[in-house]
Amino acid sequence: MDKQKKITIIEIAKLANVSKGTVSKALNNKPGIGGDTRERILDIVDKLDFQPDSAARALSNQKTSNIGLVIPHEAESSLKNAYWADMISSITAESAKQNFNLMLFTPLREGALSEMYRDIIQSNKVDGLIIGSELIDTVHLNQLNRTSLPFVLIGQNPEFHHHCVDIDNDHAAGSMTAYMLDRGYNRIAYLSGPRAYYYNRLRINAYWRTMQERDRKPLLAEADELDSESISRAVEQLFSENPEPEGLFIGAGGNFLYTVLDCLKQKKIPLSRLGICVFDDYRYLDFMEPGLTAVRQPTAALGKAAVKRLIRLINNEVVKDLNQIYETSITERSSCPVINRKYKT
Amino acid sequence: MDKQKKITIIEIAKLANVSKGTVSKALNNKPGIGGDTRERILDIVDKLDFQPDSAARALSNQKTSNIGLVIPHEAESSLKNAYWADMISSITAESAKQNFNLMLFTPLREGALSEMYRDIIQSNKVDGLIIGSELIDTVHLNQLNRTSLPFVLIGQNPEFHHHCVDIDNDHAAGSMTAYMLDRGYNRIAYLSGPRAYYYNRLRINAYWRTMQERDRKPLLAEADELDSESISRAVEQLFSENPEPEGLFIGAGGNFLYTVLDCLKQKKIPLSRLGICVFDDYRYLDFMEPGLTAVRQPTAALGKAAVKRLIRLINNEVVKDLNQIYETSITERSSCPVINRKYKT
DNA sequence: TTGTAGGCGTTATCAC
DNA sequence: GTGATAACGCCTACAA
Repeated sequence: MDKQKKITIIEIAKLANVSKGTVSKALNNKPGIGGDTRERILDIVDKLDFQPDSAARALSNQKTSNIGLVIPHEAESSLKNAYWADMISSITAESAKQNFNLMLFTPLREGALSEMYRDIIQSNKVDGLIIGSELIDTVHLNQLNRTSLPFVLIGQNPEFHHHCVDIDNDHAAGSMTAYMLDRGYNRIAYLSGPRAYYYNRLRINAYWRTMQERDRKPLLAEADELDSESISRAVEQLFSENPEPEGLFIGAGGNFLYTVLDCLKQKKIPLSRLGICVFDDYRYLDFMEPGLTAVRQPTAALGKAAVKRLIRLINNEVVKDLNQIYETSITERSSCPVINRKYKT
Repeated sequence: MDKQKKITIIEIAKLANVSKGTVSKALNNKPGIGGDTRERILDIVDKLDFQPDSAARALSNQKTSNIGLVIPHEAESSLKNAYWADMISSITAESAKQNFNLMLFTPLREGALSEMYRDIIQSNKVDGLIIGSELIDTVHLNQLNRTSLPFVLIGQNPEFHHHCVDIDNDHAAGSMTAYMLDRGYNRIAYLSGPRAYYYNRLRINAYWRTMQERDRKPLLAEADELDSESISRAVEQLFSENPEPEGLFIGAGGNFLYTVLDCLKQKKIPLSRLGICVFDDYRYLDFMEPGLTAVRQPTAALGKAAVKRLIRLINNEVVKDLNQIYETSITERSSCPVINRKYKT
């Protein structure tokens, strides 16, 4: 009862009076085997609840049936973000659907990325990698590229062309800026996260361009880091402008947003004093006062697409177009009501 | 350059003028090898950036160095919950620290749990399992128990004693109820999620008992399912009471909370009309109006403990005490201010 | 201290 | 259509 000896294809072979080679064929739907023997074998397999050992299979096939998801920050800080929770959710579901196991990787310390990648690559833990590529990290991507390990990025890298899925950051930030302008806000400020994150650059550019196209003076503040000091410095800068901004476009969600809101609270700036829009749409925004109007990312679609693309690469199928770009939408809430102010330069 | 032939211990052996057995010893810090040869070997290993193939190692050792995390609902619905995001975050970090890889499992469809477990177990994908055990699922736990695969639950199972980490739900719900009573609320209602989730039973009991100990009449409503109809029916029931509840204790966070808040909004019940407390503390609660006072779970500690416990089980170390219970705390915000109402039966 | 050989469970390539 | 046999890369006795 207790010491249930492990079942192998050899046991199955004996019971079916065939050789293990034949069993293997039956198991893998390979040709070169009679329909009757196949059935007989599969019957026994079913009865004994047999499944081939994945390590043995991996060793023999040189394929693990694992795909890895790399979140290139310390788990503590970034996994907590609702964005990654959504992402993991869809990636997990899709890889299960495709009969791949999902492995989660995260560097032990910020800066231990090299070792992590080396480990993953050299020890053949996975058949391919999905990489959350927020930071511009050409070094490791090149390291990875010298390998034959297929990978797809979530988020683009400016200096490095590779398979990637991403949202259209330019259009997202541009259209939200236009949206605010259309609702009557003129002095719209953009509060950006660090430029080390490429998407922040794209968003800044789009904002800037849109403001200029509409003959408004851009009002930009950037936090150099993600800590609250840097962020509050940026907020400070924005609200020392004279006159004060009428609209505020907060360029990232999650903790960045929270920290910004904390700053505003500390500075006793009620959210209702300006029009506010945000990146990244989550349900809890419904319950803030006012509810925050937000750019909605199709996170689930991104995750799914990343898995599908990766698996095609793993199977050596040709995948045209390196980049797969998804459009965002705007979820309207009450934080950016229509106003009407004349703009005077 | 391109066809970089795979390095194996045999290459290393040749280069070091030793046999592969010796290389293996060096790699695994095994005794029976000279300090000089060991160094020579490790030097070469380092230089070539060599790492043993994990499949081969797994096959030979009968150990995968993987641990699995099972999230037993459809990933779509439950992974999105901030609770699981936190949990995954700490579990990922801790397993990386312990040199284990983390695999994420989730049933394809609700109800496909058996197949999932069978697959994981029979094909030896992992050395152990951490199982998010919210629903009472004795069937699969028994299935698992007949196996030698070690596992630890996150959350207790009433009919099944096994290694688990959990919060003290009884104390958590009881002390929050007492907290509300102490602040002057008498008619405190408890809004619970489905009893199929064991923690909901524990919380209900603690609430009920605390109310009775203080000579207050409990006012309980349960949602049978997690869909919005069930939840809104429960809310309905509570607010058809006469007189209306003075305090509302919402027994779960995440989507459950959101849905409840939606219902209140629809019924035009402003949150300020009653004292409100919630299970599960997240940063966004700061920004609701009013900020919601909440039970804080030590999620990170739970995840870490689960990993540590599992690894000890994997290593066949004795682990006394099946249950590892963590205390919760209360994060005070403004949704449950002190009032003072006489209680008349 | 070191080398050799056999095994881990599977798949693939041959003969038959 | 089927059955041996050799990989796959590593570990571990045991022998030298």
